[in-house]
Amino acid sequence: MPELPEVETIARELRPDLVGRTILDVSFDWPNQIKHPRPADFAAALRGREVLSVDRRAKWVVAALGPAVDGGEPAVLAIQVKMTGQLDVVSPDAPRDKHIHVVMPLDDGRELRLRDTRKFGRLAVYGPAQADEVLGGLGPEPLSDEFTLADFRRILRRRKGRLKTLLMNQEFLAGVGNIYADEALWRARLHPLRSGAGLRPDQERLLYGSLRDVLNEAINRRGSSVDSYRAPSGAGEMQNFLNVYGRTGKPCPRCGHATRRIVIGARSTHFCSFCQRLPVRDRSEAAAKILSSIT
DNA sequence: CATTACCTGCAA
DNA sequence: TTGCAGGTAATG
Repeated sequence: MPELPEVETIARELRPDLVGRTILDVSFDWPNQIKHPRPADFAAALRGREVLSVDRRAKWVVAALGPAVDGGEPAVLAIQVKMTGQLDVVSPDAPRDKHIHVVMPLDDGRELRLRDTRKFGRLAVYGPAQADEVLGGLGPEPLSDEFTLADFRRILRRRKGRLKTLLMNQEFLAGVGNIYADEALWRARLHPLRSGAGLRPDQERLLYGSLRDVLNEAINRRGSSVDSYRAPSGAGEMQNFLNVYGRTGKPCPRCGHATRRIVIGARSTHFCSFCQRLPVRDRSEAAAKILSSIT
């Protein structure tokens, strides 16, 4: 699932159900999903800790936890839902299916569940210093007040490489994935194969604004339920307002020309064949790429 | 840089 | 049966 708006929605909706609760225990049936500490030590790292806050960093749900019952330092529970993970707080009596892989009973009689068809989701419990280390390597949060146009220009000009690849690079910018990279580029009328370093100042400003606008709009609509993504409260609405993603062959809402799909960095990429034209000097480089991908 | 691995399900 | 899926990590 989940890019920034989807994970933000999950964190917001889990917050009232988790903050103030104590995690009594944890069970899991797919040890590969436990990233840290070792699966055998995972339950002990979590047991008896109170949830102090629930937030999002990049595409992680991050819960600050109080000290364990026997004292010691606080901890951080970090959950990455990746493609198909769904988090929910429910009664133990709620129906279960074979895709529920992690269950954490809480002190109010309910339980936090991770349902994850493809088992790509990951959970980790870190000490405070270790959490800073892991999450600190990620790029800036595009929606934070501290992330200014000047900051965006600075990081953009430092990088070579295609805009699409750059926007999805989590060390460049945190939280943007395949859907919102395509949508932001469409709004900014920029071809995904263009180099980030070659933009005019007005194009840089437009892309900065487009990114923040599309991410904010998607949060307001509680994310895009294109496939299996569900917030705790159910499907989002943003899938109904996407302009290019998943619309291959359909007319561009802005100009009516066909939406195209190409592959960049092994990810499908959607753009308008007319409003997102490449500047002439970039075309020969991109031509082979476009011709080699069907449609 | 590109490819493969991690997993399952679904639609063409 | 093949190809594809919102994400990363680990390989050539």
